[in-house]
Amino acid sequence: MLKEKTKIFKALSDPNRLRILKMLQTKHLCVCEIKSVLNLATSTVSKHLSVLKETGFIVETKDGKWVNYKINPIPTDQRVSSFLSLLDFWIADDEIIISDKEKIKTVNRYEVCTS
Amino acid sequence: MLKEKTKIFKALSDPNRLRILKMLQTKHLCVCEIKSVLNLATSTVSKHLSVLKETGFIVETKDGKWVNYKINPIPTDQRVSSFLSLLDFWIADDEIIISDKEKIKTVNRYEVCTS
DNA sequence: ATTATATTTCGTTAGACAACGAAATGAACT
DNA sequence: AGTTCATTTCGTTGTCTAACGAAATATAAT
Repeated sequence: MLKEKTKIFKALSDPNRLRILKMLQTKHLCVCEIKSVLNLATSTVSKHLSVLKETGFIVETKDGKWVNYKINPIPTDQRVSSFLSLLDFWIADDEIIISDKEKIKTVNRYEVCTS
Repeated sequence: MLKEKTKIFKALSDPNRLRILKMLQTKHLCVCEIKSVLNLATSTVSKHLSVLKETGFIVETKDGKWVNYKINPIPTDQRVSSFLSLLDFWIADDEIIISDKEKIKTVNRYEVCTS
């Protein structure tokens, strides 16, 4: 189905999901670390991550009670790997993206993840 | 604005717009030629084309009462040109895309464009 | 000028989706 | 077993958008 194939572009159509992908270029992150930068509800961040996971952009690895998300190192979909390559320099000059990457460097999981 | 930069992906998130782009790879087309293949209202096709035009994927050239749309030969946005290159082989194996390309070969503007 | 035809714009409606809080799940620790 | 904490799922709400037909615009032909 063609509609199925548009999912990959829908996944990239949301500003917050792009911010997440760009942050994950720096290092792997858990839900609440991302939440602390985007200022969204935890459930909203979780949903965004599931969209990115379903489309093959990211993968999750469980570590006890933590769920770490990172860029998919070996995407099966050629379009995903093409985009992930382009992502390295796309929107790299955006103010929010730069700011996010600065913030995420100093985020301490054990400080921000207590609700 | 980051939201502005997601427009390019939103434009690709619709199955009918992808079908239009793939058809335009074959030859330039007017609104009602596309309408005859997609089976949508004329106004709907016109709207899709305006979205693709605004994001830089296609350009229009007027020829009397006809408006011909074609793939933008010289996109200014690097992401647009990147995608248009990838588009050559992306979703090329899709049933509907193949069917559309067959249909569009034999469409006669002077037959299908009388409402 | 008037008519015909191709396209766009407008107003409306139905469905998709992002956001939230609350409740449910799952894993570590006491 | 019970508690704590990170995350997911659920149900709701507001916003966005694809679709349509009708009206407006633009160009050709009579």
